Amino acid sequence: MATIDDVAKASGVSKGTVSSVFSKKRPISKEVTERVLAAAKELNYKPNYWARSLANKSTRIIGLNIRADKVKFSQFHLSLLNGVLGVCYAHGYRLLVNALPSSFQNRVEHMATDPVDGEILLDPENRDPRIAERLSGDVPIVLIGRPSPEYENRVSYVDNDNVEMTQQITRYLLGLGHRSFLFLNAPKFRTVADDRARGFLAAVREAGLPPSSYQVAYKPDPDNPSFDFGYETTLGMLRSHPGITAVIADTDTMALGVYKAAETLGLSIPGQLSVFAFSDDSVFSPEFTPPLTGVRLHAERLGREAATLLLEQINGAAGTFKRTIVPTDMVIRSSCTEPKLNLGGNVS
Amino acid sequence: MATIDDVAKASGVSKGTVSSVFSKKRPISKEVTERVLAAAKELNYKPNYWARSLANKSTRIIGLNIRADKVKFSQFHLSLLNGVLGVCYAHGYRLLVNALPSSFQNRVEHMATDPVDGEILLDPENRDPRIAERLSGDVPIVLIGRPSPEYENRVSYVDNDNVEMTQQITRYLLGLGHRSFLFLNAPKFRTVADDRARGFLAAVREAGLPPSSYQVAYKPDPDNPSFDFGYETTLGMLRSHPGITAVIADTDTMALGVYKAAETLGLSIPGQLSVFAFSDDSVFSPEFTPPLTGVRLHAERLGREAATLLLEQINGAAGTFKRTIVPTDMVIRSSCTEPKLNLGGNVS
DNA sequence: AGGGTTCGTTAAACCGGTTTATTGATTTTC
DNA sequence: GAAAATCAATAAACCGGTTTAACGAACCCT
Repeated sequence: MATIDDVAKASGVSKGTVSSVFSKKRPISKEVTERVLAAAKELNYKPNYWARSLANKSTRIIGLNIRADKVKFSQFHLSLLNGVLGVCYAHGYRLLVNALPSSFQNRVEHMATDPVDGEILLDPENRDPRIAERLSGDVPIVLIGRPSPEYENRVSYVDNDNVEMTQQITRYLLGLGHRSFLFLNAPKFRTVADDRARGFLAAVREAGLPPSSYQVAYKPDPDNPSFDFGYETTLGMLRSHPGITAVIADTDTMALGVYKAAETLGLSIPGQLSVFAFSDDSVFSPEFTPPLTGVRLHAERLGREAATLLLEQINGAAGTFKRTIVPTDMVIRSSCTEPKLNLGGNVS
Repeated sequence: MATIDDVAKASGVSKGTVSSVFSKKRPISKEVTERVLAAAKELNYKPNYWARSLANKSTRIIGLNIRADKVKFSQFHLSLLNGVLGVCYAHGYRLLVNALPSSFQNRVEHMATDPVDGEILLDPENRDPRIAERLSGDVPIVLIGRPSPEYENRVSYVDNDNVEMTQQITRYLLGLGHRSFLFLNAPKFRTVADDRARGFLAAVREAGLPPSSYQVAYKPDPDNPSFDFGYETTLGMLRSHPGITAVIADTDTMALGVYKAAETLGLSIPGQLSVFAFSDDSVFSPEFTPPLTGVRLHAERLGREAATLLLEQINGAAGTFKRTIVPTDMVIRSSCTEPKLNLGGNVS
């Protein structure tokens, strides 16, 4: 590949001039500009991205970081990614998906700064080691999801109000008459699982329900499929706790597992079992049988807001920490209804 | 951020030595190594990625390129992305999503080489300008999808056998007794649309059907939602051509649009209308009502194979062009059946 | 006509690493 | 015990750009 020196030589100017022609950071006469551009075209020259980044101390790349040992993007991540990409697109940034195994990063020979101007961290966990690491460098970060308390005032983040949201939807189910729940939650080490558990517990306690009337199951391993977790856990729990009339699922894929479990057990939805999901899918969930009732998290908007916040921080106000709460919408379709009380028996 | 010079000074060695400690490309005595590492830790030093890339002429980054004006990843792209990411993960590569608007790239001040060691091009089109551009540089590329003929022997690519596959599934529908089709195809400028149309036409001609017995609709705009295209086109076509008994949809999301159109028209699936889809979703499609019959494209494997091919090309055999065909599987569920002939009338 | 600006261009330093050629010390070999 | 080979470390050149300081020519003003 031709270098800037080749072009300088070919067009009879200094490399500084060629640089200015391409960066437009300093005026160059029209005549010279044309000569340089012609020579560049002739030689098929393009400025080298790395050299430029090195000198500029900027890459116009932002990173999207998922926990190293978790490689698969979910449905939710897809919407999120689309939101982030939209902002990147609008501002001429590229997006680097950063998912190196920690075994790789910890080796001396692979140690390096991240090649980005800023980074979005997905799925924060309690005491997430990624945060401390970034905080000591000078790459701005924005989390999607709440950081654990020790970082709460030291980073920007975008999140739903998971506590309030979960409390509200639990109240909705309580309002329908449900008194015994299975809550299929996110993996325990994720902060979002805490928040949702808190909201759920606040609502059931407020209603005066005893701990025996609800089961909270945490997805053990982020790598195993949500569908399977939903299926197996529901199967097991409904067998050991046949009084359960409503299941709250962490994702719509998980909810699908619940549907399958209900089928296996011969339970009709929503007649004998109500299913509620935290979801973001506007295409598939309405087509479930029955159409899924749930709450939209607006993943795409989460992504958009996070990217916007990050760019703000990159281009100026570094060191200020903002928090953006994205509202959620409950979408009532047909998978939740009043429970048939098959214990008391005095219902129409 | 501390630089290599700071570390060299702090530990009383030359920068070359520090470099060797971190790159492990040359033996350094244990004693010196420890001293350098200690100083690095003290100063919170990490090698600068860009400087390293510049000197090494390699970033361990591969690019994923979608057409500039098409920013949203589909369901299909998600699986594909997961496949690519898996390979990246295994080999310590990062993935750069490259989706800059062409308006951006064409400005002199933004011109630059792509900051990657190699690139995967998605959704190739006829006479795709991205290919020519890459071919003149020295960044290896792999396409997912067939390039148009002029490039066919000059690039590596991974694809399904779309011609054969479509011919086969059309034969399947013909075998069930269908004689009037609606084929909802991909956007016309994409090479995949050609292949599928060819396979479809081969099958219907082979069966001796006249052109009046099938309609091929191309999705006009890649940016508009597949669901809407499926819904609206099916609605329109079935009204103007009520004889149609089978619809072949390009994606499962599109098929969902067909389902909705059937509902609007009061047609039962598969009783009055059979629906077939090119799909990749193993989670949702079985849960449609009725479960969707289709052909699995194995997007994740397409991604995996493409990434593997690309890494092969990066680490050695550049200049050799390979083609990988990923097999497809027909999955027969319940959305296709014999048509009820409501024209002839002499059927049980 | 002479002093002060403005403007376009250049040479050289710089960004932060890697690498090559060289050196000096230590070990091996006969 | 001297020559050869091995080894660790260094100084300087290099990767391919950007930027600063300096400079000469053209323009402006009185």
